[in-house]
Amino acid sequence: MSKTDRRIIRTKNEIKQAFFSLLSEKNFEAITVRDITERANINRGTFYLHYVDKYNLLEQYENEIFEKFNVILDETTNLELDVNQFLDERLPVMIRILHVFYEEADFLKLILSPNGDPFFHEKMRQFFVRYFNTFLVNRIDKSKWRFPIELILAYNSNAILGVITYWLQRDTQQSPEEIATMLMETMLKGTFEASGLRSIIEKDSE
Amino acid sequence: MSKTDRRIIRTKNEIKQAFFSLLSEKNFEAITVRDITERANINRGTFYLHYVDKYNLLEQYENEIFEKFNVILDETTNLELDVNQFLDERLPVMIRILHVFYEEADFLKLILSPNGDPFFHEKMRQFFVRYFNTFLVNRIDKSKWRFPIELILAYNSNAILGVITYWLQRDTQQSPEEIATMLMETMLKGTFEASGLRSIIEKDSE
DNA sequence: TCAGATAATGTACATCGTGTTGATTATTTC
DNA sequence: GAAATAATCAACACGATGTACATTATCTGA
Repeated sequence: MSKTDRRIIRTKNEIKQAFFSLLSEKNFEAITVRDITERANINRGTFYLHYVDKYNLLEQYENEIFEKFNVILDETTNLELDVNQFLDERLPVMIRILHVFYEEADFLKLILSPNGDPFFHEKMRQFFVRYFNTFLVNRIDKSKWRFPIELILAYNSNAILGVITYWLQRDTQQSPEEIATMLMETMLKGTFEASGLRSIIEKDSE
Repeated sequence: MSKTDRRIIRTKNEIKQAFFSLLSEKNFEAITVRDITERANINRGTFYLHYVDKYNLLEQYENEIFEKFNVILDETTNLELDVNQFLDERLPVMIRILHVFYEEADFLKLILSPNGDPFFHEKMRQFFVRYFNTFLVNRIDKSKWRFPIELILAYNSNAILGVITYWLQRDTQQSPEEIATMLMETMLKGTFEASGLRSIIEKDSE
């Protein structure tokens, strides 16, 4: 019904530009509302007409993006597929997830860096824990795992998010599909076999 | 020659106690010098006699601990051992590293959490990249890897640091040896084989 | 034990960012 | 073109910072 006032759209855009530009230069915590409004060429008071504080500003972008990830999990969680076909079943989901990272790379690159928000990083990691739970943990007998399942989840969720973060920092030199394949194979087969170096560790592995 | 004045030792101890206690309650960035000195029951001015600011305080603890890790790498880097015996060669090093985490758990638990210092986290991750480089990358022909080596390093360094961070958050319920074994095996063989679940993915893996 | 050294305190100050206010101006919508 | 409302401007109280200086308390070493 009511269209948003053009002035609001313009102001919010200026703020966004300024905020992102500052985030690429320094720590989120080191950025002040003053910094943002000066760079955006708006009055400081105007900022407070739209956001409670800088944390609220950050939160709005984060929620916006996090929604996209949750949609993917919700849509793919209850598919009853063959338990044995991990690659066939889960690779497409991973690819969809990586496409979101790719689309939102500008923001995610900044916010997942050390200059960004550690809590968003943690939230993202928890997302991958959920990802594993839906297709792995809930389907396999707990007693079958040799190591505590929490450690296995920590291992894999951090590995995945770490590769993605690195990929973003290097401005997505590979395609989402390449990254997804690398992730799934390394996860399933381990660093060496996935890289075709199995023979090197033969002596250790039997 | 000159012994440190007892007053200095006492004051620095009070500051340390207060600082750690605050870190377990809130974000490092949210902690003020006021907070610290009030909890430590010292004059605010006294703080500035010993530290430039709160960042300098943090830095001193970080460097102190980081030194311990570097010593391990320096001592174990140039050992010329059988390239094929990865487990036998590297497991003991990993165990030594994990013992440092274990000894310094109080601090590292806090500083590696989302409330802590993302830059220390990154520095720690780079340490594991170095760890891999010394015993893996430099010895194996680059062309043999199926995936970009940087991605493989990102994968493994984040996985390891992630497990350790989780382990610390849960107050080191396992021994350093158990964690080291879990890490090395998962790394070499992948999540499934390391956990004795190889059969589950047979259909995918050949 | 005592004198000299120095660490810690207390007080004050200028600076900066925050978040809020009320009055005024500029722009948009219908 | 009138009413609505977004943006501006100036001012304010508050709290944290980092520094300075005079004073007090404590430690060290002979």
